[in-house]
Amino acid sequence: MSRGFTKQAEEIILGRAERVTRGRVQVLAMLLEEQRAVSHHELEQRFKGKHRLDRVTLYRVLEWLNERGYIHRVVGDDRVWRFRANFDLKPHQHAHFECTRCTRVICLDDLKAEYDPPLPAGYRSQEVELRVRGLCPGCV
Amino acid sequence: MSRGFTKQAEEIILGRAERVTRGRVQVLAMLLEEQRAVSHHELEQRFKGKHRLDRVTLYRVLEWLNERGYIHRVVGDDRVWRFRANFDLKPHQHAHFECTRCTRVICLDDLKAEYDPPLPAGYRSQEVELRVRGLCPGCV
DNA sequence: AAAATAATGCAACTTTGTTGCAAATCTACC
DNA sequence: GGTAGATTTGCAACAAAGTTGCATTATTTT
Repeated sequence: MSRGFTKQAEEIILGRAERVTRGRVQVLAMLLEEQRAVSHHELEQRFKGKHRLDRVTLYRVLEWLNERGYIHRVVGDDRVWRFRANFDLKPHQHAHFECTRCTRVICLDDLKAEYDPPLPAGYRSQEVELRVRGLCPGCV
Repeated sequence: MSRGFTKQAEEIILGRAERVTRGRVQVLAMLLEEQRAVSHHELEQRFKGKHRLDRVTLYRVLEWLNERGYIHRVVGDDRVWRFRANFDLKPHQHAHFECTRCTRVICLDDLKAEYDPPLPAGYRSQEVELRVRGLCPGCV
């Protein structure tokens, strides 16, 4: 992981005067570096060697980052949460693509705000997500 | 559960000359009766008393019904599958509403075919789902 | 009605995520 | 820079949802 992302992550957290810890910085840096939604399991792998981080702590770091809007999470058809850095801090309105073969999830940011659906009476919308499932370029 | 749905379920399965079993008929009948997406857990409850059905069998029945397109499934933010009868047999293009308070899921059928998103090059769409999260009338 | 085929029930297991609590770490303050 | 106080971490144990293997039972075919 490049030093640049680590520094950026550190600054992001410091910017809100919140507690900076190795775990938070490294996880956020990893997610900033990746441009896609990454699962807990994948992140866990990277904390195996030198920079060990407990899996429970990893869950808690991800939860913490999510609550504060630094990242967001999507659940895929394999019932696994995937996390991705928020590059802008606008409210959630996402489009995701999920590959039905390799289960990879990518975020289609450009589709974000295009849908404003009419709901039945009495329902209140808080968040809209468009999920497109299909084959990614590597799996077609 | 009314006899009408049982009969309808039976006919649907027989119509494709597939094996008719008590579990399949009853589960499909339940889902035909409900107009919403129901979790495995909820269905399991109803098989507690007289008409007992093993939870593993229930999983397998749901899988079977799903594979054949009699029902479809959605995963909610609680990472739980919910199942719903398919009233038409067109390919999947759904809109779902998920209540962030009571986790209930309803299907917004009328929004079905309204979205045909442009994907990045190389991606192939198989299925589109629009998920709206918010509060249902009972939770507003 | 019997044989062949498929579904069911049970026990054990896996995966993903949570909770409680003592020990370690971080920040603010002197 | 060192210390007090509050947070975070690691560990162990737990929980929920779903899966697998296999012997038994039910459905369909002949």
